[in-house]
Amino acid sequence: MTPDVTAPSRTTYRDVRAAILSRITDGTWGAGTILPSEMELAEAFGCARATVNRAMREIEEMGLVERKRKSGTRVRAAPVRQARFEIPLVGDEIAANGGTYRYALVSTATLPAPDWLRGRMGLGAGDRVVHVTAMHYADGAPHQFEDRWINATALPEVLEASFDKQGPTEWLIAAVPYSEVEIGLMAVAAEGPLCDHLGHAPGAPVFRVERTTWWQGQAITHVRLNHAPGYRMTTRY
Amino acid sequence: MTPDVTAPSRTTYRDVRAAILSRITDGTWGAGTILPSEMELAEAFGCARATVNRAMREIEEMGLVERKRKSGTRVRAAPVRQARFEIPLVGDEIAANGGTYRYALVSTATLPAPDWLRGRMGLGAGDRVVHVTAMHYADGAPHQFEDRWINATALPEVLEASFDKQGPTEWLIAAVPYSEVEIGLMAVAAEGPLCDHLGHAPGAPVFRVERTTWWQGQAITHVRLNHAPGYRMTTRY
DNA sequence: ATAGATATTATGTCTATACATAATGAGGTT
DNA sequence: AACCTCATTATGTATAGACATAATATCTAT
Repeated sequence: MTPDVTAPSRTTYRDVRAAILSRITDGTWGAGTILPSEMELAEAFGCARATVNRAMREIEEMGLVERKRKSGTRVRAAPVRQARFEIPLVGDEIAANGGTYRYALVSTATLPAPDWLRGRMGLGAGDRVVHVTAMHYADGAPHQFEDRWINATALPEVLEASFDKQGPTEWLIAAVPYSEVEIGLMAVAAEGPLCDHLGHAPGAPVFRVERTTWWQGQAITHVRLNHAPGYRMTTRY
Repeated sequence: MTPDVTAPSRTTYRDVRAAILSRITDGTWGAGTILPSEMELAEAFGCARATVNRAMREIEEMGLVERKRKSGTRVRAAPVRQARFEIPLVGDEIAANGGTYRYALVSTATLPAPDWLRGRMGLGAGDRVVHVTAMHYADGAPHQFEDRWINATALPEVLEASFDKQGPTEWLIAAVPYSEVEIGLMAVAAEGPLCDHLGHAPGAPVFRVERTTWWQGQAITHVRLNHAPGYRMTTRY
């Protein structure tokens, strides 16, 4: 009985966040404005200060406001916008877009680390590495050429590994716990095996993701993920 | 008096976060492991559940664990790693690296929106746009070639604006409140004015950031930020 | 055995209160 | 004016308790 007409649910931090956000995006609280204090907002919204706090903290995370003790919360003049890109496994990425994924090993070799790699990974003169190249296809078409180096001194198991069926990324995920990572994005000119495998003309622009991974201070692997022509990395917010 | 030797400060969510994190990164809690419940951890760490909750929420944010009601918190098998790149104003970026920034307007024009842009920005047949191109220099050397289109129908003030001294980005920040954004990263071949201004050979790989901005559902601006050879966007975590 | 109802569990969130801490500003002293 | 001290203020964080909600496990009737 007595069906509640008004749905008396409490104010959530999402409500507060949305309310504050819309006041910022519609210009009511323009750049430089100092927002009311958490206490005032809590009273205005009829909720606890902790609720307002969480809402404001998340808006700060987004880069829209700056918070400082005693001074309060001010709307940023220049949005230090941060773009967040998800970097999933190639296979997952392709499957998520409804494509069929295929993996093919191109080559493997064990050799002393070349100079440029020693610098990048901080390896010693005697360190040996495993070099793996492989292709990732989406719906039969070339999608990504993977060019990976794995530190065999830090990870001797890699010498036993075969990358016939399973890509080195998957193998590494299983072999090494979570680690520190450096990611670089760049445009380079196509050359060498890259052209053959991805169908780039020599010198054509290639979108490359470079990633170096450390575990407990030791470099584990360095990879260059070269993408087929037309690849874009996008995000929206 | 009585200098406290033990500094009996309470366990913070940072402590808890660090403790959990290190157990994950050192492999104690490997991929697939289900962590103890918040209650159990709270007891173990001698703190309130809310403290553990915040720590775990942040670790989830980082993409290391997955949380589900009733099931609990499990360490992710494949790290859906998300790379976060800060995208500051060019001037700020250059200044932050200790360089000297210089801006130079290249051209401005008002014209009907070309077809490709109408599609991208969702403009009508009659809509006019302002096209601005400009250069950004770091220590005298070309750094970025900006190629921007601004919706003059949605933002008629742009017709009066001069971009002699101030870049269009700065002008837009002042003119438009916070907005919805789509960012795309790609590698393209250098052509046209780009080569002249950035010193790229025709066909050379260019790292381009494309950004489209909406405000209240209306497309405001579309910009292509073309970078000088050798540019890398990097992040580490 | 199978389907549906019910209990259980872990996370999700809100509240009220308390104290910590950084930053600012006011007063007073030199 | 320059410098110190101290009060004030807004945010930062911890806590105990409560209820909400999603997902799973279990129990029951068919």
